[in-house]
Amino acid sequence: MNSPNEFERFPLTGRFLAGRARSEMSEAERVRMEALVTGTEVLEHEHRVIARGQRSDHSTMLIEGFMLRTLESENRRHAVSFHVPGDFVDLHCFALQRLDHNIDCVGPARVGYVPHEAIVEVMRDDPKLARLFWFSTLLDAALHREWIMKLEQLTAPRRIAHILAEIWRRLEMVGMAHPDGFETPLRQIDIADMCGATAIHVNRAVAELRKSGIADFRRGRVVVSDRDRLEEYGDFNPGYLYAGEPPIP
Amino acid sequence: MNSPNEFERFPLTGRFLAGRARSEMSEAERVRMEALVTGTEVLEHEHRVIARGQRSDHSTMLIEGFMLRTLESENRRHAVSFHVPGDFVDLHCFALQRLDHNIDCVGPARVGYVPHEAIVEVMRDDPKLARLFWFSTLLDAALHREWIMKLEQLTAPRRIAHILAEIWRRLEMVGMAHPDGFETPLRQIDIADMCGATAIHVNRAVAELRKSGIADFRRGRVVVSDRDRLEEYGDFNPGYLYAGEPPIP
DNA sequence: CGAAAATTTGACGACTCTCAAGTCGAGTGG
DNA sequence: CCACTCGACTTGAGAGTCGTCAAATTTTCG
Repeated sequence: MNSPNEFERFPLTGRFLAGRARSEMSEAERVRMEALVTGTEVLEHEHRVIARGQRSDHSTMLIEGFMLRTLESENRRHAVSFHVPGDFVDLHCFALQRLDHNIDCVGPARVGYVPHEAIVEVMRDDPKLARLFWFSTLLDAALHREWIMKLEQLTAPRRIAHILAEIWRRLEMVGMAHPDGFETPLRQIDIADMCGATAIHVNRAVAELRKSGIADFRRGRVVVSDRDRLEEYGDFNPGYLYAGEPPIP
Repeated sequence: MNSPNEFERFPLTGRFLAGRARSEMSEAERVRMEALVTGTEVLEHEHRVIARGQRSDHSTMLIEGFMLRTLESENRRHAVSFHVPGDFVDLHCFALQRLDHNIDCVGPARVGYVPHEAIVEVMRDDPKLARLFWFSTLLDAALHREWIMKLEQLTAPRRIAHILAEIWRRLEMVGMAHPDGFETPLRQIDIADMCGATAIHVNRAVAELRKSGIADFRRGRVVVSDRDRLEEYGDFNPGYLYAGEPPIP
């Protein structure tokens, strides 16, 4: 996280890249970034921000709330990643034109809209900021890669531990975590969609995490008494989050 | 694929985005792109093009051969994606600075190097080409997403069918497929690393595909008699490859 | 030809799925 | 205030996929 009042000074985009490359943004760039948002809106639970195949003339900054990036197969929904405040959730759609996935709210969310014309202008006359935008979309790819590895390697309870550890860290980067856990509107079903297991199996896994004292997940609130233990159990190595400046390994 | 002699006219970068957004590149942009490559090199089997955590002042265009994008966990190697000629394999490293993954050759490969200074120049004075570069990196993210879904949904033999179907299509886009299959240096162990299964289980799965007549995979050569059947068995829906212009759904 | 690498086979156990119930909790209407 | 309802969560039993260990066989290449 940058200066503690960063979010007061930039209430719309102050969390963008916080704890990551935000420190590379000049004051002028932060001001410009904040001005890119032409309007905000509050969306309700399960609102679909953008749907697969759709074209759009704007991208969406997540200001408050949680979102899932989803794909749909014949039988079920797959959440391929999740988003926390400060994420420029569908910036992809600027470069990709049509999206291959959906962005769905989990719980109510507040968003800001950035017209693509404004992004074109940034690309034309601020290559440095353009590069940061590019960076922020590649972050998603890095998260996907780590998740592919974890899917291949971890059992369901460990996958869940990994997910909780990641959410916690990411919320922390944008100043929204508690010392002993975090708040989230995610239900067990959402966790199931995220870790590719059935809700039934996730329930057993969550129960196991609770019983073994690793994490107490319940709707609205996650409480963890021993963070190291959670991260170790989920084999969580935060390098892939590109937090701060230290090198990755 | 674009015009059949595209690769003769641009022997270094003629396959870049072939079958996808290459048609949006003007003649001048194709010429400029070709000139970005300052040198080429032939790399041997298992050569590591770039390693996790490394910084680099150039990016690599894969001209001929196959590569895997890998992550390493305690026990094993995970291949999170693979690359075919025409892929700008570590362009990520331009925007990301330090990479979260490795790029490894499978079989010998010929590559071209593009200095990052040259990419900075492109970003400064050709926003359209810059956007195509951005697009090409987001393609990887889209492929990762599809793969996350397939990992969660398919059994090992079906995963393999999906992988074969994808490789085939991608080789076809760059004009390197046969009517009845394709050639590849991939071994069963590589397939295992790609689909997150053990080599032993992959072996049984490959045997099943062979026995059921869906695909005959052997080192160096994959032969498929009924492509529709392969793609249906692997639940392969090519929308995520962003081929051609038709909308995604 | 011989060694190393790649592929193949068999048996057993762990993880996760499916189907089928059953419980808990918040909000609603009487 | 209580009964009702709907969604979320929980529990149990049986079956399939896949991992592990241990070996044999085939292919590749010096």
